[in-house]
Amino acid sequence: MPAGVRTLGDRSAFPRDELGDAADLVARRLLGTLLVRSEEDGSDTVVRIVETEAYHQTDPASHSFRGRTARTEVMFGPPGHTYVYFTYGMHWCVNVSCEPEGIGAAVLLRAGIALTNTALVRQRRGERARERELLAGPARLTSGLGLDGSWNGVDLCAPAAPLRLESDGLVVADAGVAQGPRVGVRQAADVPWRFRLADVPEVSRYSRHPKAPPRP
DNA sequence: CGCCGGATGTCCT
DNA sequence: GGACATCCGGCGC
Repeated sequence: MPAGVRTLGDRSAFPRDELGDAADLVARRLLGTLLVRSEEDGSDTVVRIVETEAYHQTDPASHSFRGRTARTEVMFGPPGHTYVYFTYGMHWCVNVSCEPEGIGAAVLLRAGIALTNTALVRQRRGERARERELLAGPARLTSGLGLDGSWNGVDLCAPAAPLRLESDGLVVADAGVAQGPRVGVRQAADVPWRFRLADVPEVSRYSRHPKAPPRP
């Protein structure tokens, strides 16, 4: 198992300027960083991000592709804010806005590993959930952290935010990163904008959209 | 492990 | 009316 991935060092706020770049760069950069939720009892639920996907404004698979709407407003705002959307009638997914203000782009957080409050995460996900799948998938991640639409627009770089990005100094080398096509998208199905930690089993399994065109 | 169908709200054509 | 950045349980191998 990759050293350090399941342990936790001293935490500090994640710098906003590292989120202002192109979405694929930010998606790569967010691997190994921490998503922290302040719980009502004062504790922190800390999750190591192990899988991400980039969505650019000129990307037909992106919600921002058809322009600025009420739903996608946060994607066009300043970097480092949550874009939380509802899908398939029952699931929430959380993104981190990136690229400069005025450009609609974000990184979908697809999977993580809980480093603290694991019992609480398991309780939210259901006791039947398998260990490897606790936060392996974008809707499982929000479910385990108790996130929904009310968390849209949160500034993840504000030190006192109830949901925030942090770093504990873990450095993910390029050799430890696997890159490939995104999961379940019909448009731009072969663009390699999904990033994950290689050799970490707690990620979603790749599935191609059933109606995506055949691979070139 | 893989494939399949159902659940179920919002957005876009 | 159809698609959708999904998950789960059931069934077959």
